[in-house]
Amino acid sequence: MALMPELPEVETMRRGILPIVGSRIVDVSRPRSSKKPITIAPTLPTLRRRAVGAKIRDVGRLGKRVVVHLDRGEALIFEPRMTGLVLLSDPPTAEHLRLQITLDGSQHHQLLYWDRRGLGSVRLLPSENLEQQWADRLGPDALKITAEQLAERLGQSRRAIKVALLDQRAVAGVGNLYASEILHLAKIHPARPCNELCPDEWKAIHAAMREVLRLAIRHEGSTLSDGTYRNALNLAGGYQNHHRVYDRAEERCLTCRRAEIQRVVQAQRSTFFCPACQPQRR
DNA sequence: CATATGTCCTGAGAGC
DNA sequence: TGCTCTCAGGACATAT
Repeated sequence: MALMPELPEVETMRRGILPIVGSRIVDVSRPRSSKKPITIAPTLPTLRRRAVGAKIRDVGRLGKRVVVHLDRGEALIFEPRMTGLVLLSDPPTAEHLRLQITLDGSQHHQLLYWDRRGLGSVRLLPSENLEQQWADRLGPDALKITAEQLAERLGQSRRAIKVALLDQRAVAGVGNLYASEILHLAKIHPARPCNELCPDEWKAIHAAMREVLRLAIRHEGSTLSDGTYRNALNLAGGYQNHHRVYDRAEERCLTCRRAEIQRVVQAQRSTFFCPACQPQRR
């Protein structure tokens, strides 16, 4: 089971690298260990020219991206996609280390981007109105959106609620793992069409979304069986021990203790749910 | 316009 | 044992 950094994992990365705020970038390099380079935009020499000497002003998050704001009006955007990690300590392996940012003036000497599968990217973009730059691709953050906004943005859709929750233009931050967990807590069947959900059900989904994400952040995200996801100090998260449906197919439901968790495929992604807790019809 | 599908990538695990 | 094949799902491009 692969890692998939979603909002809680990316938020954990963000919090983990906060100690670098105030330090200065003295070098940016691409280690030789990475064979096929990830996307670095603009090019590495340009990035080095613009970033070296800059001071780190703040660390934010934009959906599933970590944003490192520099004091020169630009920001480094780390997008981990499937297997990317933003680290202060040594990476899981020397192989797949994609970018090394050397720092001065911090107890940590480096900020690293490691990515086993290399689907992620690092970009340098203007710090100003970053949200607007992503406005056509990112909806409100999952922890900031209101229940009314959520219902408004998805209420007319004919898509299954599980599929719709993965649409970053609707709400930013939810991915495949947490979508299943959220709908289980909300007691909503994942195949229910959005346009057949009533206001109370949207409220339940919204409340469950906040609860699951908040708890997952408290446990520093989910490290699945392949062990890929780590926090900024290369330590595993703990929320996988609290999953109630994800990757638990054929196990007895921990909530009702009667039915077996089922796995189905929606939009080429696995969905896990309890047929007793999450009935098809209400 | 809304929604669906194809694509990239690596390594774990299945099956023979 | 060692090979080949499938699958995991982020975001975006392209197709319907």
